[in-house]
Amino acid sequence: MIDHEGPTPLYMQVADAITARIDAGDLLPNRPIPSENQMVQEYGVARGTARKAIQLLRDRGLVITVVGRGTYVAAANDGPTSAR
Amino acid sequence: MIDHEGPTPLYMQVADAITARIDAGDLLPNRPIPSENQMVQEYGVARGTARKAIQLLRDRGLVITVVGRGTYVAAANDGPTSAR
DNA sequence: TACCATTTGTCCGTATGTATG
DNA sequence: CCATACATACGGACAAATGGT
Repeated sequence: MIDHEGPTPLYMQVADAITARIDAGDLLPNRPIPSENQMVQEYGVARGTARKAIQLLRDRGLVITVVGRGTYVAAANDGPTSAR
Repeated sequence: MIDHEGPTPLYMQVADAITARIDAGDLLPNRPIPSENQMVQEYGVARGTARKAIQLLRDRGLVITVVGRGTYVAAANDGPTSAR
């Protein structure tokens, strides 16, 4: 899954992996994505790397974060450029 | 009613549910809202979560609490910005 | 008087998750 | 990595207030 030796930054690889799971319907809207600690376990990266990946997903508008609760897949039309 | 897996904090969902019942006229002014223990039963949350929801309703000026008696829907003009 | 049931108030601890240094 | 802080959520235990028997 994650290539620790390749040129692509780890946090991008993790973000892309989560994005793929969202696109595949493995992670559903309004449902939690793996926590920071779970990403550390599952992808073998540092917590800071997991946080960077989540930050990237936030910037893409794919997820939302609620302090004290977790990070969730954004609802259907929560994209930055909402269609109308 | 309450989405235990969603991103919205449970105490907010409970507060919104009670607010909806007040707006719908299901809970009338000067009449009690469900007790903390009833909320625990009806919504499947912890008592601390029910208390936080009630605290939120108090902050909104929608209800008033009497120790040993219960929490009641605020009378008509008991809003935070009372007219005149 | 004394009891009792109900309800709110307050404290304890545990767990999880994010935010920050 | 680690520690700290904050927010959410759960569970238990006991006190205080209220109203009725």
